[in-house]
Amino acid sequence: MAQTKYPELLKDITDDKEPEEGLNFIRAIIEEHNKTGRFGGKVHTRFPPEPNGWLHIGHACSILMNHKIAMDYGGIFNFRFDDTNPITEEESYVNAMIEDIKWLGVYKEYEDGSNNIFFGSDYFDQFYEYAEQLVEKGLAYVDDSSAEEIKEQRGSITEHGTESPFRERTIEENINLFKRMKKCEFPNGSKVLRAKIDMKHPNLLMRDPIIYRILHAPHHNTGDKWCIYPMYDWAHGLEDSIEGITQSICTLEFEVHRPLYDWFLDQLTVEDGSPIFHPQQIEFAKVNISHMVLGKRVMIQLVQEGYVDGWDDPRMLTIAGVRRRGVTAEALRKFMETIGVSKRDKIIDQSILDYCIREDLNTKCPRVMSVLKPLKVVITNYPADKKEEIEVQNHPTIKEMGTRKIIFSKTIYIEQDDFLESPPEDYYRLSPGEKVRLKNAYIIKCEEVIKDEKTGEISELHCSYKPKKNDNSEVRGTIHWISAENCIKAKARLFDRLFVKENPMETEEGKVFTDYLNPQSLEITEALVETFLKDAQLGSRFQFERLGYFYLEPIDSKENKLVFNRIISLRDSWSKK
RNA sequence: AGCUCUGUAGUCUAGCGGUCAAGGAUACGGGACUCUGAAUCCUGAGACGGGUGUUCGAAUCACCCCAGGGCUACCA
Repeated sequence: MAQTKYPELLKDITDDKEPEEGLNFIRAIIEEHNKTGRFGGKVHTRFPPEPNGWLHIGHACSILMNHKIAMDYGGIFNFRFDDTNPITEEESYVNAMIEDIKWLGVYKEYEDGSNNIFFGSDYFDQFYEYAEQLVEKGLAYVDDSSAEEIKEQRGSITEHGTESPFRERTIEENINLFKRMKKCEFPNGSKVLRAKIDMKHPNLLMRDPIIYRILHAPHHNTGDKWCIYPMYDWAHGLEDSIEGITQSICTLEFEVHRPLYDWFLDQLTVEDGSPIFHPQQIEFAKVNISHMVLGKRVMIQLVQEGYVDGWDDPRMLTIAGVRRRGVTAEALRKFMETIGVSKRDKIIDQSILDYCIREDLNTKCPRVMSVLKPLKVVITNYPADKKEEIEVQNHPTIKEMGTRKIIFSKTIYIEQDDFLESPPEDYYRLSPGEKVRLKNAYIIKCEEVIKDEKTGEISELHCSYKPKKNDNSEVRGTIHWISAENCIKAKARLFDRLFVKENPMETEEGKVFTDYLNPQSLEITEALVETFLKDAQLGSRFQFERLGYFYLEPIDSKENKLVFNRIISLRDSWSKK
């Protein structure tokens, strides 16, 4: 019964770092463990998903937190598939999750060629041995009761349970039966192995919980080797113990499982009779985000009923979704650190996520000028055959990002929103007879508004310009623009929050959560972007000045048609009014 | 109802008997600056669920109450 791969992995431990101030409650517990020497100063965390769905931003926070805690204490982080139920699990989910954790930056390969990805199913033999040990100690028995009978025996939160008629089988009989269960001699549902604890225990989970069930089903990892599979409570603590996990951090709903987690670990011993390694389970509150749903069932519904375009729809807060949208892993890391960790139920306002994304992107993204909804502007006093190159900064404060050349010419485009025929008092942009500064170029004055004869819609503007560069005169507003001589068409996808209600799961009478879907959560426009972007690397990010941060989408972009996702708009204290 | 966990500004969080007339972040209001109504920089308003007790002293300890969550799958 080798304890763990832990010793070999210890070589990876880095120098001790002081944890940051403002210890959250988990770090406080770890400090206490270190002070008392419970784990010899080691910190080894893990994140153990079942491969039966997609990981979302809440999982990402937990993964990143577990990882960071381990790193801050010079410890180790494991990513482990808790794959004990072959019915619900699929290899495709395994692969998707591995892609997610690589993207998050917590995947690690060790010098010996191994990595930090583990499978609970790799320990099935060990689990079985431990179960035999429990039987031998008279602490587990084979029960022939049906599922219904067992449910009946369990009692309820207000009534004691009753003991199974099979509870007092002899150890020999139990060993024999359990071996035959393993040899696949019995059909599904005919027998289970149960721990013998206390049918009167106030905690329902302690009323002789099932630890093995018969399931004649192939497993994505172990194939046809097994027809009995361990239950979560049996497997989980053992997985943690085997890997040498010190702090086993999970969500609040497992709080009531902790006594069982501890009970199993306390009964089992190694050859010399000493107890097996016993990690500490710690529970924290999972993350919820306003105007979004993160539950597996409801997310499945959004996908299956076509409200979104798959699991990686950029409006979804799955890891695949935010990645496809263009959000960075660093922004998620920042978010995790910003929201902290506690045991209170919470719904975090999406604006906090937005802030973290903007803050990360602000210093990383070169600025470019693009026009989402073009309005043609003709500079009447500018020569038709003239093209002028202007050298501009790629970033207002980070000079290292360099410069690029843009073109000014007689025909340009500005944003439709930057012109208003009858503007309010405090409108800084363009309107009839008024002036604005074209960013990086000239000041123009709107002389004439040309309208479509049939529809009455504004089709173009005639403006004059002052041929003076670096003009510091009194103009209040500065708008972005793009020259007809220096643009290509591109598709821009603009996202808004998926739900209009802060907590869509809190439904009013007669409503369901999908009633709160935001009909305007996706808008696709034909934008004009600077020509040089056709050679930009797919997957790169830019700030379109005054519009937001955009991601050159690598999957949907074609050679002759780029697709930009708006990751997040800029803060806008004007349009809020 | 039994067991159990949680209540600090709109939101998230710090606080571990005095240094708390409660700190930070975000959101919000005001202002400065600005060739992005961005960023940045000032600045304002905003909270200890309630009660009783222990104590010289309570956000912090105890008890009671109230509110919210979790647990009754051969799921995890």
